[in-house]
Amino acid sequence: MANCIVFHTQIASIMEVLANAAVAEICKLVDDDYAVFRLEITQSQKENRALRRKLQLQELKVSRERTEGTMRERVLTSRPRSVKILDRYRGMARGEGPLTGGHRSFVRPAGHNTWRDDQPITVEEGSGTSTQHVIVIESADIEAAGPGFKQERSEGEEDPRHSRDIQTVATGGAPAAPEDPTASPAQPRTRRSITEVSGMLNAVLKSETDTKTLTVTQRLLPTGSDHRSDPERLEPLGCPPALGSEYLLYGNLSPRTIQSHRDSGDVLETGNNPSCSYTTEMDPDNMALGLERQTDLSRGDWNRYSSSVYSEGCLDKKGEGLVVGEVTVKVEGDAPPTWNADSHLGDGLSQGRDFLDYSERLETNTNVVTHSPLHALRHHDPVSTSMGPSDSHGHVLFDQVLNSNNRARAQTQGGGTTSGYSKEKRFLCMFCNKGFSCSQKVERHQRVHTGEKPFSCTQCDMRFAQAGHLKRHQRVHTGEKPYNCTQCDMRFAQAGDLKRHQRVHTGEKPYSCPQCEKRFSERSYLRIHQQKNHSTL
DNA sequence: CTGGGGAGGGGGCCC
DNA sequence: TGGGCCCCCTCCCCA
Repeated sequence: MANCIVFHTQIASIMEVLANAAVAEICKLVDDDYAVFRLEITQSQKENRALRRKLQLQELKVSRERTEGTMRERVLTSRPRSVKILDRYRGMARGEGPLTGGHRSFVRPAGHNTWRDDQPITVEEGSGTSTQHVIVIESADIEAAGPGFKQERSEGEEDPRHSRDIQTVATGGAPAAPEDPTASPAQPRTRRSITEVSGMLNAVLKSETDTKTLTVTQRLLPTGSDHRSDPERLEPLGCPPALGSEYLLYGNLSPRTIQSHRDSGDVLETGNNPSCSYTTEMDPDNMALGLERQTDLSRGDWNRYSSSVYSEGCLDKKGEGLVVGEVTVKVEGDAPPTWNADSHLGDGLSQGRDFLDYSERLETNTNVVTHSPLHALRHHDPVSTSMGPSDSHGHVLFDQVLNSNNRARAQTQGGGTTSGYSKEKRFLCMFCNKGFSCSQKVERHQRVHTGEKPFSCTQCDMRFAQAGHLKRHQRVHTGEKPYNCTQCDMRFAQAGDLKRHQRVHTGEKPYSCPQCEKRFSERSYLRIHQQKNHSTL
């Protein structure tokens, strides 16, 4: 018995020794591999840094060469230094409109003659040439960008800060160097712009940021996955294309109250381009204002990028703004590159235009510029949306404009208020950051920004963003009026019409004027009444 | 001012 | 979860 115990003890000791030896061996192997791995990583990082420096040097060299060449041709006034971030607003490339498949180009926005050479930056891919608008952000002289400044220029006024010149921002404050847009393909152009931003701001952009930025800007170029750019793969009329993940999926976001404007249709609805087999309607002018077609970033690539941005960023719970440490470009005294001065597309502002204009103003005033329009929006809860005194000027301005038409409706519908977000809305519009409960909803919503109208009426030229709207519209042709009044013979094609009509019978006037207590059966009457008699709204 | 026509945006429900 | 559909609310326009 004693021998047995001794034997077991010895066995246990041997096992322990063996186990310890094994552990030590494993640790040694791990340490060795780890050291090797670290060494490889270090070497790779060194190589990356060297390549990055080399790239920057080459780009600066090219930039200087162009500067020398073009400086002679230009009279340089006190033009402010400009910073262009070409990939700030990626394309809303859903509706290619006149854009033929497979082509992507960078051009100055139509009508913006201040883009020095009046020549589009064209990147021809394939057999054709198409246009693609570039939205850029310019940094004005600090002295020109006073606090809370607001640029409202008259039509036709030529503000150099709004010129679409691509200018090199020399680190030493040298005059901006115009760049020949025609001489530079889109990708290096964009990349250089970012690099220049980095150069000017020095430490604002870390090297990692540059890398990330370069990666993103490269995605501006079309990819093979862009099925919408391929006419061969276009969906038939009336059938929406399979949509990619053109929205942001972000969990646990506080509700957004940012609404988009109505009436995009009038502006976005352009002349029908018979060459466009896809039924998207895009207004080229409008595209220039905010619906540029830097396609790929509007798709999964962009979403991935944005997701990464979000993952790296920090959402201020107070809604003060999204802090994206490594990707945020801080531009002091940035002039608002609004397009108001030289673009008038009618009475109504398009959604994209509104968004662009005021989001950029917002960025200007908050001195935060990032590469995503999402960052241009202040992330704030619905309560803070009501333009509280703590809001920054830009914040207020942006809210005033972006929500002006929709705030009331959003509140009544619960679309932009707390009550409307009882359900988790993880799917974010990548243009306005509004949250939706499912991807279909956000895809449908994003057509507001893109102008995409995939549903085409076979009997007229009308196009619609929603299938239900097309179906409803077709009653115009069929004469179907399924909603009939029970108190008279009136019939209506829309349920809302019947409901509105029934107030004739009921005498209901739910809308009362707060000034004179006069009551109206429709809200629009009240609004007109207030406009005429009380000078409100 | 009233009433109707038609469209845009979005929520909810069902499969 | 995606897709489709229906419905609601709202708006603009016009007679």
